[in-house]
Amino acid sequence: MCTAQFSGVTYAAPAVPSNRLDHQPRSDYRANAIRTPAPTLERNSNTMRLSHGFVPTLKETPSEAQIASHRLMLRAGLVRQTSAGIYAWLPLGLRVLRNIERIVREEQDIAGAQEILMPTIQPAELWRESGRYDDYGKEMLRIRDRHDRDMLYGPTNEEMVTDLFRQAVKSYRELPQILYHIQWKFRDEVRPRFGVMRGREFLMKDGYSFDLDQAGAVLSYRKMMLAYMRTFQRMGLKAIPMEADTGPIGGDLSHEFIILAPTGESQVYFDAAFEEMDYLSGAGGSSHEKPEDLDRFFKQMTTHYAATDEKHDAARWEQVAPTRRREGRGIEVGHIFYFGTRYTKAMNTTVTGPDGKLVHPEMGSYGIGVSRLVGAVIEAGHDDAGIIWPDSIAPYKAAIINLKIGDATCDGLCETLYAALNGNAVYDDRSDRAGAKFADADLMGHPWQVIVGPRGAAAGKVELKRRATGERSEVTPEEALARIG
RNA sequence: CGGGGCGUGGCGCAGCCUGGUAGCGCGCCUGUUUUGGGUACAGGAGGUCGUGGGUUCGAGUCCCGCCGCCCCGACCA
Repeated sequence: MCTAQFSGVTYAAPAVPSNRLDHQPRSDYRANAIRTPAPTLERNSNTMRLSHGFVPTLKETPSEAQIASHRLMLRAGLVRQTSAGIYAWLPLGLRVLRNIERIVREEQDIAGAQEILMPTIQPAELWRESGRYDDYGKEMLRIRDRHDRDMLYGPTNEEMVTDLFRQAVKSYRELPQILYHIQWKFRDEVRPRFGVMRGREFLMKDGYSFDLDQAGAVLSYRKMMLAYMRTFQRMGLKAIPMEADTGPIGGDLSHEFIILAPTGESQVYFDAAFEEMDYLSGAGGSSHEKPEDLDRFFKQMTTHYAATDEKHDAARWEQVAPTRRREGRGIEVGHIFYFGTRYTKAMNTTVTGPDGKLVHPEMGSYGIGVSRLVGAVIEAGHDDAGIIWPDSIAPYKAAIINLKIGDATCDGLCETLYAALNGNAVYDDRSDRAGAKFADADLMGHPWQVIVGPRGAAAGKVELKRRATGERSEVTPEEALARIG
């Protein structure tokens, strides 16, 4: 719809971009801009001009930040720390967080999980019932309300979801159920560190499955495992499920999902087979529906060797063909496990079975560290200049860099591009020098940079730069828009 | 929770040892300049020196308490 805008006379600078106009009625908004897209309800989505955006980038690294993702998140203006392990999310960071949430949510829904939203504050009563109120220790933030009731800021939600379940579900006919929510949690870590990767307050997707029997629970477990592999692949991450400690229950139904990142916290060993797997195409029979597909998928996930250094088994490692051995560093971004009737028994939760007898449903729980993923993705994708976002979760698809603010041709072209990208681009309209803008664009890591300078603009060309590869090309504005997509 | 370190303008730091009324770089504001990878010059704004107490004629500096933050380890999504 924007193609026609680029021909002939239309480059005249609209006399507009003062941010003040953003507060005027919509009908006046950018009245002079050339054929701006039709007004939408998301008026503010088109207002990311760096001259007025709340994107406090830093040239120097704050002294508290040590690892790459923490440094870059602070420097790129994604977050600010408010106290140890607790962060405020600024516009750019929040957009990334929302994008990750979106993918997680879509994949949970595809897998048949149902979204709910449980509170952050929970009554101590539920935790006394499961016995964890005393067990949990100082990591649990305990609060007392005005009536002197014991409350707590939830570190996880097994008790609460079990309580919800037992109030509402009475028959095996209503099973299975998989409930999830994406909610802030708080664990009062002794030593928060690594920025959002190990904060005290963190955003987590936690899901809980309820099945009539263990066979059903295993199926739910496998559905979630598939959902996780799809989720991480969509974020551009190479994730590998690794066997984790199952505690007293035993078996092989606990996996942590490790993504590969050179600066990861733990050493990991795995078979090259994981590098080649594709969970999105569906070609590998990766369906959530058919038990036999899930079975095949699960075998695929568990027959190849994969272990963190704590669980590394040198003997089994030796059996992997040397050319297929892979070692690296990894970050845990998800964890799923089956725990049977641990909570349904403790909390007297039953449904009526087919034979009329009461049974305790079998449960599993499934977590993804949503806020942690923001840091983990950066650990997996950055260079000396800054962040390199995967397209699927980048805060914006592109940065439009105006090299000569005040030049009518540059201004006009940038405005047109900005309008055409309709909320998917940041526009660097600051009156800084080119170098500062390039540096900030690289730092913020948008997948594309559209560089608009006086020379090219006069010839109707812009420069398109791909952040990940550094590859640049002179293209027409239309082509730039087409490539950005 | 054990061990270590640090709190001085928005960010990075010096000053503390050897007390004398706060400084540098970046950023910010104004002007000129520059114009494709963090420009140069000039002028300017901005600081309860984390906090409470003590010593002293005088404390950013010395002493004691407290708070906060970071690092290593143990622990953890």
